Amino acid sequence: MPDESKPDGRLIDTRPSARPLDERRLAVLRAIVQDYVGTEEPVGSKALVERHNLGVSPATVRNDMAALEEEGYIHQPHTSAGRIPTDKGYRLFVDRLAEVKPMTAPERRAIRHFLEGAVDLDDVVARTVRLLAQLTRQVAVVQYPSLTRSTVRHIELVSLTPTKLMLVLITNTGRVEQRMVDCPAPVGEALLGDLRARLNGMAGGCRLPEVPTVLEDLPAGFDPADRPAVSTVLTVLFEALAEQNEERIMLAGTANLTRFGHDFPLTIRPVLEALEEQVVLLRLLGETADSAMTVRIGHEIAYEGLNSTSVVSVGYGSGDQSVAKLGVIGPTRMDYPGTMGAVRAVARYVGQILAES
Amino acid sequence: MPDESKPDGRLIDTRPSARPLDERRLAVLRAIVQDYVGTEEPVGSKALVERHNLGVSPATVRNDMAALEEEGYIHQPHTSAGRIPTDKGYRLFVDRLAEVKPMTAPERRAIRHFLEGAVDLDDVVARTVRLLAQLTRQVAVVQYPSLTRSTVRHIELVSLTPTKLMLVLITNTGRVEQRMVDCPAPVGEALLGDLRARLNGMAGGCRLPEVPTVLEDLPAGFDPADRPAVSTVLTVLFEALAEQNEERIMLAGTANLTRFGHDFPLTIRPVLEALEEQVVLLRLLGETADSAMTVRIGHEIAYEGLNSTSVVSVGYGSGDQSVAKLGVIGPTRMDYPGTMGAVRAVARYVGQILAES
DNA sequence: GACTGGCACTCAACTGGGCAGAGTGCCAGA
DNA sequence: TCTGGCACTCTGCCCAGTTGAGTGCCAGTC
Repeated sequence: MPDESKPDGRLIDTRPSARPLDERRLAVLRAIVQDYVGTEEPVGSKALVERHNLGVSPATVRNDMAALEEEGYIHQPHTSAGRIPTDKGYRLFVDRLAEVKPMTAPERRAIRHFLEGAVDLDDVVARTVRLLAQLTRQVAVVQYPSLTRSTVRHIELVSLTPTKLMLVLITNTGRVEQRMVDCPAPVGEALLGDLRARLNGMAGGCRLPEVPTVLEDLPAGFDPADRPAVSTVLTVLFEALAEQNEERIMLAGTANLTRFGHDFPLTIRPVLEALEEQVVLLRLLGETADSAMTVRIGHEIAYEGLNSTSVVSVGYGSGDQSVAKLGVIGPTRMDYPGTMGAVRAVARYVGQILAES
Repeated sequence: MPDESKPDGRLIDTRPSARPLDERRLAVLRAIVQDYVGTEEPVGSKALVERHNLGVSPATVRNDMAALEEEGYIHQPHTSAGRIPTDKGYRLFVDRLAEVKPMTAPERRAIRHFLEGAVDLDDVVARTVRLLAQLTRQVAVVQYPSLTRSTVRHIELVSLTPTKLMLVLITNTGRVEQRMVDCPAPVGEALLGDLRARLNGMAGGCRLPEVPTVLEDLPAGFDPADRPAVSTVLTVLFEALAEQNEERIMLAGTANLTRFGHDFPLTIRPVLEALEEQVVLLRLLGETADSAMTVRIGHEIAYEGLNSTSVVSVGYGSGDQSVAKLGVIGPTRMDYPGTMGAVRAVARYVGQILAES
């Protein structure tokens, strides 16, 4: 019927979806995201026009909103409510509409100062994670500098009983791994000293993943009677190197989960459960690109319990190499520019601190 | 007026509060605690009589309740509501009305089996804390075996640079502490070996707190030129021994906080905050009596954020000595007998596992 | 063709009254 | 000392009516 009323009978497709997203629509989306993050409430056309000078009337904004909704960037909880960004909307916001908000100079000084007070590796990690939680007011996760990228600083062998040794591996990042070794035959002090010296001579300074290759032929250099013991020690050492699971992480800011939303126990429970699963968190951080900052939003996260959260993560490292990851977990409705700024800044300064020590 | 009606005119004080708590009143309190823990709702006189055969009518129970309320063991959220136990009521319940509920044989087997799968100390602690959280469905806390009660198994010195050493302390509980030592003068391999041998000879097997006394005179036995370096090493070693703060704890079951109550964010927030403060948790466990089980209820807990929770804790250890504490934190409205049973059982089996390894 | 003002419509959220039910305290009587 | 009965108090729930924010659509203007 409306079609008939057109004099020329031509069907004019005025559905907004038929047009590409133009500048103003993006501006509307940006404004929606900003307002929603601030107020936590669905944002309507009128309020939007009042708070941002978009230069158009609410009615126009409404048309734009209808278009954005059709494209799946925003959605309405119910008719006659304002709009809420979807995961897709946040994605567009992060990719094209937002800029990482740099920390102010005083903030940067404070970060640096706080991290410089650390006395050892544990303390660095502990301070980092607390700082990040405090800056972003969200849940922070920091992975301990991984063994993979580290180098061997020292390998120590300690005889506990004649057939029982303790193997201690010290890396350049200050991390210490210890393992018990049950030898098939008693190991004398002479052999122990010899083995210790050769291990350090050959593997000292090596990247951890290269160590097995470097030490492969070590048993051949020993008296045949001693070889079983040497092999056992090597086996344990290689195990320790390979054991990626041992990667530890530290958490802080779980109390910030209480700021999550209204529908409480339902949202928070799966998140708390996820946070207890080191495996989940490690995988989460593991998916982070090495150098660039990674933002995963809502359903982009593989783990179901975190589908109503977003994760901002980035690698950090001493020097130019990234040795581990850190990040924050918060509601999808988070301040992305600010969070990204804080994450980036903290990662940078931790890297510096590690490089110095 | 009622007084006048008595023929002899004697004033008979019939206020319930004037009488000591007799058997039935205690039974009523016990029933109230049990019902409230089960239902989470104020319990009334009628329901109480129906569910427990107290052998009296609701009206009688009401009188008893009035007495209990006057004594401060229970209270009413509002007129015309049932009663809720107070902290004082729970205290009486725990002290006089409840018995620790022992684990069943299959449960004990399962606990033992689960803990036996652990591969090292970290794993023992991790398994313990998870197990405890799962059994009690509350937040579990386990303190790492403390240095204080442990003995020295081995002290290792590693030369990193001529003036930089790494000191590694290994205890009989399998714990490893490392410290960097900056020496005032270069330390040769000969001195290092000598020092290492003497340290182990003199301190090996000692209780950690006794080590400073034992090693006090060590520098005197060395060449005067070497004494500064030896002293430095000792200083660092003693620091490491003294550093109680370094006591670590492990947490699990925070997701169980979601089962806390109705008035959510308000209750849970301070608890989450407290759980992040290792200091608070350590002090909490520190107040536990060494061997006996300790139950602290609501306001008995010094830390304000935990005033709506109860803490059940106990020491555990290898052999007969307690080396650390463990416990659970839950709402004051918890199943005390069951929780205490689980805590006791887990502590016992961890002790056994540690003694064996 | 793009924007705007106006209009009818929808729906969540709030309000107030009325009702049911659980629970109490008190009292007189067994 | 206990019990049954009674009047009373509250909370929780349901229901209907109202408000207000927000929408979609349309006709008109630049």
